[in-house]
Amino acid sequence: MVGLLTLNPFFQFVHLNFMVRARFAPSPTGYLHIGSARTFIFNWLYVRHQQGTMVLRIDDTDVERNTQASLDSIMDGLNWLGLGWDEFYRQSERLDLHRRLAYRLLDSGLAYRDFTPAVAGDAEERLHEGPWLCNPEMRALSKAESERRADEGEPFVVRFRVPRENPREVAFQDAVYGPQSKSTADIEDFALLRSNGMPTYHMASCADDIDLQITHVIRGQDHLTNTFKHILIFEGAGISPPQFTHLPLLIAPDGAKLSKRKHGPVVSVTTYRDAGFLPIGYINFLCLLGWSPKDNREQMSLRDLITAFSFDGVNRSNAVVNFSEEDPVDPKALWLNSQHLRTMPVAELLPYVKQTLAAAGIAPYGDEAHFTFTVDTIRSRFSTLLEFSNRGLAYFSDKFPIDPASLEKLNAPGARELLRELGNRLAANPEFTEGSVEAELRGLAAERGVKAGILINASRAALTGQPVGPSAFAVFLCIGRERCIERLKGV
RNA sequence: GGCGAUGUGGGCAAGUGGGUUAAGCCACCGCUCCUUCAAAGCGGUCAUCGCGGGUUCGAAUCCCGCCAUCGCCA
Repeated sequence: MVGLLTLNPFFQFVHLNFMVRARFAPSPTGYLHIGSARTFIFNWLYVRHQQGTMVLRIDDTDVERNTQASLDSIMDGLNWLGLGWDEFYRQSERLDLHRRLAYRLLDSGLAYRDFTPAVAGDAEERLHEGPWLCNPEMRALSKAESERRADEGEPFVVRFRVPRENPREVAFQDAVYGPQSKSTADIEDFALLRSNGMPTYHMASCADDIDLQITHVIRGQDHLTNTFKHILIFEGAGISPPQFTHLPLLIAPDGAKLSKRKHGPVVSVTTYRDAGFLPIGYINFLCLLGWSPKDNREQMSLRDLITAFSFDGVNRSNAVVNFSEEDPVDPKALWLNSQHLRTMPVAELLPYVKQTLAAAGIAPYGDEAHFTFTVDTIRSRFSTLLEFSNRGLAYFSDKFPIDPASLEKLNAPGARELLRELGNRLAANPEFTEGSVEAELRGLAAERGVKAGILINASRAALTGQPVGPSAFAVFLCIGRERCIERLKGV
C-alpha cells in the first residue's frame, strides 16, 4: 500500500539513519541576546522536528571577556524558554582537543607558525590598503627553522595555510542562502592558535563540531563568510563538513544590528520575561521573525511549530524588531502573547499566574477551583502576566488601588447609596450566583428608576477599583460573596 | 579596501521555472455588538514590489546596469 509511506513510523525509521545533531554555542559575554535566543529556538525546532539531539555548548575560550555572571544570565534565559537540551559541554574544558587538531594541521603542513609580532592598530590600517592575506616570509619558513624558533621560546601564532599558488573555490550549499562559494585567493591565512596558546574561535568551534559529531550547524548569517574557513578546517581534518544553515539577522528599527551597547536592554530576553511574557508567546514571536509557515498561521503552539518548521520557510532578509524608547516590546509580540494567554489551556496558565502573584507578594484567597475560575475570567482582557498583579490585583487581594477613572463611575449621582443598598440585599440573600446577583441588581435599579448600567458599572468600580473589566456579574463571583458585601458597603 | 549577502505598505510576511484586484497578521481609523473595557465580526487608510533600462502581448518574478543597506575579514 502506497499510503504506508506517509505513516509517521516510516519516517522515524529513516531519520534514525541520519541522526541529526545540532548545537547552540553561546559565548558568555553578556546576557542572552534576542538573536541568540532565536538561533537557539530554530536549532531546537529543527532538532525536535527531525527527532535528533540538541547540544548546548558554552563557547567560553575567551577568558578575558567571559564572566560567570554572564553564564548564569544566559542559562537563566535558556531555562526560562523552557525548551531544554540533550547534551551540555564547555569549551574551556576541551582545550586540549582544540590544540591537538591545530597541531595535527601544523604537522601535516596544512598550517604553519607565524612569528610576526602583533602590532596594535595594524589590522585597522591594513583594511584601507586592501585585504591582508598572508605573510609570505612566514609561510615559506622551513619546518626545521619553524621548530627551532618555537623551541627557543619565540612567540608565534598558528595559521592555516590557505591554498594560494593554485587557488580553488570553496563551496557549500546553505540550507537557506543556497549555493555559496569563495575563492581561496580571497581568504586570508586565518589564525588557529593565538600566541598565548589559546585556540581561536574558528579552531575551537570546528574541533568541537568534529568531536561532537555535529551534523547541522545552524547559526546567524554573520557567520556566513566564516564558513569557508571552517570548511577548510574540516577538510584539513579529513572530515566531511556538516550541513550549514544561516539565519537572517535581527536588526533594530534604525537598520543597525541589535547591540547591547547601542540599543540597551531590549536586546535581552529578560526584557520580555520581565514584561510578563509567556515563554511560548516570545518563542512564537521570534519564530515569525525570518520564518513563516506560509499558510497564514500566526499563533502556533510549540507542537505546531515543531511540526511546521523547515528551512524552506526561512527567508533571507534581515528582520526588524519593532521597539521604541517608550516601549521596548514589539507590538506584534504583545498581541501574540495575548493570544496565547487567553487561549491556552487554563491549567497550563495557572503556574505562571501563581508565580507572578508570588513575585508581587500576593497570596490569593479562595480555593483552587475559585482561583481557576477567576484567572479564566479575567485573562480574556489581559495581554501579559504582569496584569494579573497590577490591573488584576483586586481579584486576588483585599488591598488594591482605586483607579481615578473608576471614581467617575462611583461618583455618579446616587451611585454610592445604591451600592450600599445592593450590599444589604446581597447579605440578605443566601443565594449567590450570576443569576441571583443580576436579579438583585436589576431589581434595585428598576425600583429606584435608574438605568441598570449605572449600577453595573459602579459595582465593577467598587469591587475592583477598575473602570473596565469582565462582565460585572462574573466579577461578583470572582470576588466572592463576603468580599462583595464588604466592598459594596464600604463605598 | 576585499569578499559575502539582502532590498514586497510603518513593522512581520505570502507570492520569484511571467498573467493575481500584490494574500494574511500587527499597528492605526471607523462601524456592529454591548454592562464598561476588551474580544469577535465587518469595513477602511497604507505598495507605481530599491532605482533605471531591456526581453515579452504581459515582469515583484527573466537579463543588464546602478543605488542603498547589512555582515565578515578573531
